[in-house]
Amino acid sequence: MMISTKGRYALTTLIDIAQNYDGETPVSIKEISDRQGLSVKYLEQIIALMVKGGFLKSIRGAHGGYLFTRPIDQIRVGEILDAAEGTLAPVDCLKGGTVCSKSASCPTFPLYKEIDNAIYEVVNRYTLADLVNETSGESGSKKA
Amino acid sequence: MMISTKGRYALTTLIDIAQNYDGETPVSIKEISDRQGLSVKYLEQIIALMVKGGFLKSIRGAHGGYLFTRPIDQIRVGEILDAAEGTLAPVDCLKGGTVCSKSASCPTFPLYKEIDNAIYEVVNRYTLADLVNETSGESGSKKA
DNA sequence: AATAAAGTCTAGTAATGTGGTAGGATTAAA
DNA sequence: TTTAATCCTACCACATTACTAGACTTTATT
Repeated sequence: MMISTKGRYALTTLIDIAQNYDGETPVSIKEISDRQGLSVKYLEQIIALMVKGGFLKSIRGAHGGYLFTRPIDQIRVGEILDAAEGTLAPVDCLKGGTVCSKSASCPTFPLYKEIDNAIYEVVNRYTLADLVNETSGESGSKKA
Repeated sequence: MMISTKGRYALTTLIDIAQNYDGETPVSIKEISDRQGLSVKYLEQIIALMVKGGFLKSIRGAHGGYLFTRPIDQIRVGEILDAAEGTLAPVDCLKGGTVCSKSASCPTFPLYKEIDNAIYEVVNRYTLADLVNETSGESGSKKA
């Protein structure tokens, strides 16, 4: 499985926040937990990754919660998944930096590279806004 | 990691057999193990999956080994990886049969489906013959 | 000032999956 | 009958995943 609960919950969580967002009032973990049926404690960790990824900022203290740092049509799904999962690379030899030393003569390397490209082409074509609209019944925003 | 050693070794192994194949003499696990530096015992398990997948047939006993059941340009990489890994599906909800009950209203389902499609588009475009040619120095056979 | 509602940080842990190893049984050639 | 090979299945160490837990900090409200 390439996309673990971390990545899936991250998307679910950001979509949930977006759907319950007025631009001013922070959305709390408790709310998200109640609506999505996910544990508060695990959500804390997922959301921490989203803050670190630069999509959310936190308001601490009573009536605190999370706000988006930028419009949701400027957050690409690929960025979210990378922040949650580390990478979506289908094989280790594609993980940035430490490329396998034999990749130049590896008969399968071009294949893996193409799979990787294909995955990122999809996830970078979608924005968070596209996913939120999907729920609302629209379906015309799949194509770039 | 979506493609584990099982899938990677499966490809490596079939490529190795193809490169040392005369169409009649069975290629043994011992040979492959020596050339590729993989353990005989682990290779046994990988190759068993390839036999089950219908790409190889075995000749038992002394001087035994494995033969292809059909021309290597008729074996698609996607079939090999499916046989080795079970599935390349990026999320559980896409695994055949048991589709998640909420998929109809799931805002992320279309995204996952598209990722899945993109992956299979790539792996089904390549055949084993393409990968073997890749090694030999050719590079014109990437496109379908 | 006290309280309560929130986020922050770090440690621990059960379950699962990965990547093997091991041993013995079976088959067939020499 | 010996030997070279596949076949079958059990086992195991390690890493990762998917959480749980608890103590601490911050801030609004009273």
